[in-house]
Amino acid sequence: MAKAYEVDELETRWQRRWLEEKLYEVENDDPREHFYSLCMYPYPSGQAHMGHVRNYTFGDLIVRYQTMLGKAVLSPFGFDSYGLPAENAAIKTGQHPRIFTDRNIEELRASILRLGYSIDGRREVTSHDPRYMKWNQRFFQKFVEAGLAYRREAPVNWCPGCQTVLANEQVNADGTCDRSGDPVQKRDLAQWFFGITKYADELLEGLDDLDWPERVKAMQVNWIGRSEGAQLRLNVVGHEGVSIDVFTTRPDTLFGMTYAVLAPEHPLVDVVTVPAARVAVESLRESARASTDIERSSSSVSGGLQKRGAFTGAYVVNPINGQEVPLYIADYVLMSYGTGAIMAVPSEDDRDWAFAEAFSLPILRTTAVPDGFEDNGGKAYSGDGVKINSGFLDGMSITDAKAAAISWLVEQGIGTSTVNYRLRDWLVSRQRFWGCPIPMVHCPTCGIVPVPESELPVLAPDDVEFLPDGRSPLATNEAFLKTTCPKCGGPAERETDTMDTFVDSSWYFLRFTDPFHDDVPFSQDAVRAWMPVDQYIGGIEHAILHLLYARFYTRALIDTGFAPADLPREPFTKLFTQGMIRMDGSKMSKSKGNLVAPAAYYDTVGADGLRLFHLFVGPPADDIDWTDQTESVIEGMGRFLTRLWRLCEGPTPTGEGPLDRDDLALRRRIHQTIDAVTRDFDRWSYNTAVARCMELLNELSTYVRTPSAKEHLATEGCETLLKLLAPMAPHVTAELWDHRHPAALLHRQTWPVADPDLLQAATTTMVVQVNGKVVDRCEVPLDLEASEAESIARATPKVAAVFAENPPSRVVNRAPRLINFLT
RNA sequence: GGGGACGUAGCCCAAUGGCAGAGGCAGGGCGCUUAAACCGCCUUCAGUGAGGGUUCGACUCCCUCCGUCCCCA
Repeated sequence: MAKAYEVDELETRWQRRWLEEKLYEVENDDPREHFYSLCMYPYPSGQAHMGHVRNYTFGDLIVRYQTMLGKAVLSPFGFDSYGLPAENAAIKTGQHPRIFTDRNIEELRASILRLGYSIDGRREVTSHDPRYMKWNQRFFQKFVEAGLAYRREAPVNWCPGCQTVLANEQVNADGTCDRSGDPVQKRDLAQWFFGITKYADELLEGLDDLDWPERVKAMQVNWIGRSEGAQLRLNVVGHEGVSIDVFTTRPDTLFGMTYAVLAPEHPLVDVVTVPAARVAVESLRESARASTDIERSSSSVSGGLQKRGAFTGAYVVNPINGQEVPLYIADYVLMSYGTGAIMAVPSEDDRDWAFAEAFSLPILRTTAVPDGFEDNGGKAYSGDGVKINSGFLDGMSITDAKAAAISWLVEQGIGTSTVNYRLRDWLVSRQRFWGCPIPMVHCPTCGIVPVPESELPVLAPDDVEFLPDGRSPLATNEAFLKTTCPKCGGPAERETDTMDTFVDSSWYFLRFTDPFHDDVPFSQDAVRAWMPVDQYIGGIEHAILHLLYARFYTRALIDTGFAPADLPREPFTKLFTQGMIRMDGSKMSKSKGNLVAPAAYYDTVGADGLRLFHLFVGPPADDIDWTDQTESVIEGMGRFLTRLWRLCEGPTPTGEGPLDRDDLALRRRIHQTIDAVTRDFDRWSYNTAVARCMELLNELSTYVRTPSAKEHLATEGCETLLKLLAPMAPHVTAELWDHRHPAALLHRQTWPVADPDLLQAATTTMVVQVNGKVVDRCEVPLDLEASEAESIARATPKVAAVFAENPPSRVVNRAPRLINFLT
């Protein structure tokens, strides 16, 4: 069949119209109930890809649906426009990254609008906009003042390919760079950190009240990694006054400590190592330095554990029994976790056990193992059990023994009850050009001094050269580098590091509420009017970092006075993470080169067809596979839209008179569909919502062909269907509505409400079972009494036959749905 | 190694303790057509990964195993 309409023309025409009508521009003082819907702002990568389509399809549906429910909906959009791809492109082409970035923004904005995404374009925020950077920099300075940002020397992940420091999360599990794939090295550099760990407990507790996917919460809990235990001091034999602090989650196992271990980087290594051990210790330090944390903490023992530890020649005293035990260094102990030193209890820890075996160290169980544990090859045992070999702890449970051990340590003054976190402070320094400059000055006299507020934002110079060695041009640009100290006026140098791009995305949602002012980052009224975000939508890949950082930033901005003190401290009330699009088993992405361009569909099924596909293909949270069959499914969406067009534009039935039985059935169907689609929308079940609309379309199509079909009922059906589909396939429904009501935009209509009286038929089908097997069905009234239901069921021939002689032993009566007779 | 999610027709998926099938894709038949495409109508196709438990009743809740994917090591 020929196309019913010119898809591309129709869609672009409506997109212009919505812009002209300012349909989705919203004022902060709008009297309607407020709703803040937000899709994670994207990195501007040029043309939109299917991942964008999927994300914005859900986002746009919510914006239009909530608007039709009568709310003032804030739907802003922007670009996370700092980042490595632009800088890499600059190195390749010699062009300034801004040119590349601005072009990509234009492309992406245009292709997002082509999807029909409804946004308030006046509120656009881009990370590299000086108006935005200014506040990024001001916040940084305020964080320094408040002790939330600080600079220290730290061993950092260094990617030789990118010539920059990486955050832990940018290092893959195999120790390679997330971006370039190069093996990551360790280096000591002075770096800026944000004190996110100060909020560790609050960030953990805040998760409880959030309407977020459980798995995302679980990931954050995991990431924060709170563990309770004890910190205690181990005195080094022969070194008066020298002691080693260790953290343990198992103070109850202290009697089982048969050796202790320092991380190779531990500052006390040099102090305690005896001359004879020095060579072995140094060589281990070298090899530990060359490996990643992941390799080091991995339980796999490639290369042999003997090569991964060395005896220092020193001994420490086990405080609980006075025993002297050897002190080792080993690469499996990390300086970055706990205190960088452990009490080793091989009987209750797998890695300690393996190490003890490798070095022939004694092993003493302090927890009784279950029967047969050792016969089945069991080694270290970390399960529950009764304490043994543990002096005053003997006979206690692990929980009691932990408490008792801690009390003892506290009494003796050698230990404390402590909480340890896996979460580290956030390393924000990046040795990159294309990021927000850190607004500080290094003065030989005054130290580190903030750039005066009146001089913000500090902008990177434009006349820079990008060299293929990957180094940031900021560090070598004399004009940028040389400055005067704001405090003493003497010669000084600018900080040349830029901020991690996660900083940019940590507060953009606040700026969206009020990007109109330059004297404040956002007005207090504006954030009060819109925050927190009612619905946040994005990819699962941001489950940990972005969301954790944004939660931290919201708190930090409240606590530094930028945001009102009474603002809710959690920025995102509801979170939805949509599934990935996979092709041939791997994620569809630019780097994999398996992108499918949405533009290919604009002449055939259109943005509407593509959007319906994404809604219909399966539950929004699930990953989807782009396969050979996908094209057919998308074509099916086009067929659906064509049928909708034919229904609405086709001949109108002319039947008159009172509604007959079939009419009433259809009417009920219409209202059932309203009810079902509404409930589906509210539970993110868009695939079933589309199916419901297909069903209604099928029934209406049949109905209008029957000779007695009533005009007004057909109209009610069609117009209801158009409203229900308006958030899902906005263009074609807008056009069809416009043909019927030229003066009124479909998307300004109110969402239909189901008439409760019409939802249910007067009768229902009652299932009659014998021993759980269906034997009969009968049509019964909805308000059927239980006793009556049983008599009806007993009267059915099959039941009557079965129970002619022996009555049932039990009757399960769920009138009017079901009766189950048990023999 | 630890944590989590998922497993239903050839395929994508519905069924929120009560008749396993709503919808779509693919396949088949018929109609329309000079013919095909398009379109319309009809239709084939599973007993829910395996095993056990709870229940009058389990795709649904619990346990074990298998498989796939994700997060953390």
